[in-house]
Amino acid sequence: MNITVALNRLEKKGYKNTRKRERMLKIFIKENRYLSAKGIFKLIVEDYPYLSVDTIYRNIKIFEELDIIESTELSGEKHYRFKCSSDHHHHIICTDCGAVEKIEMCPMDAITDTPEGFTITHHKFEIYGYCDECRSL
Amino acid sequence: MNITVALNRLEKKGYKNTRKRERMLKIFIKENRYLSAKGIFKLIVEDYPYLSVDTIYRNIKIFEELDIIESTELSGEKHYRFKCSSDHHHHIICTDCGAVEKIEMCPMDAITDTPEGFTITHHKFEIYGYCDECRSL
DNA sequence: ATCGATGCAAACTCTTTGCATAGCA
DNA sequence: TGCTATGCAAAGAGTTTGCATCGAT
Repeated sequence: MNITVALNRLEKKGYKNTRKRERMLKIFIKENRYLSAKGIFKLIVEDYPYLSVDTIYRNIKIFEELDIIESTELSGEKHYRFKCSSDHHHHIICTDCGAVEKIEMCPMDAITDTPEGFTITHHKFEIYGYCDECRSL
Repeated sequence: MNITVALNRLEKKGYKNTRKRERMLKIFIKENRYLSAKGIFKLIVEDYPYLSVDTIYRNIKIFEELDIIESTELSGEKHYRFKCSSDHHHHIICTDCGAVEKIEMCPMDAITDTPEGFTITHHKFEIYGYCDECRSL
């Protein structure tokens, strides 16, 4: 996944390629970490003060729908990041800045027999902590 | 963990044993599943219409502080359940009704070397799906 | 009697939505 | 030009809080 693929995916679905969407995508790619809607907003308005938070929310919805970004919940707020690869994996996440590191291991591989009385739909495995930068703050 | 332990823990910290707190605890124990604040509220007012949602929220905070309940996020809303045992384990959760089943396996046992540049604080492993009852609806 | 618990109403945060206008194709 | 994107303002949902009163010890 890169910006070209993302823009193509938008176009294919009839969504327009706007300056604001491109800014959002660039921020997501550049930052490479989980950001809240307000987090993205702040980063963009720094050097492009011509967009509103509503637009962030609306475009986040579209990006999610197109599988361009993925989300997780950090301290009660939804956070999003660019979906770098489409293969199944998990993350270790810095709860402070949202930085991520890939974890290749998936615990579902060890779940041999489905628990009685449940139909599994999905799962979540995330390790949380502090990255080196945030730890030393 | 049972209601006596919970009430003792409250008393030890100077919190009073009120009828409403006891109702909440009983509901948590009886239901044995993840409930949202409004979910608990609805269950209680059915036969005890003398409490407000504020009280639910305030007491949930206290119960969490005293490690009487544990929480997870289901469809964007915090859900809580009585913390039955204090040993470390994970859950499979019905995303519809909040029913849970214990999973003994912990993926952290397989994480041998700490990922570079991270200090781990905690982790989350949850399997989601439908319980038999909710699946057939 | 004292101090915590609760109800009420208001406030707050995050997020969504209706409507009129701006902007891409 | 035609239809989507955006801004503004308002509305919603979940949750928290100040204040006066109620209630447990």
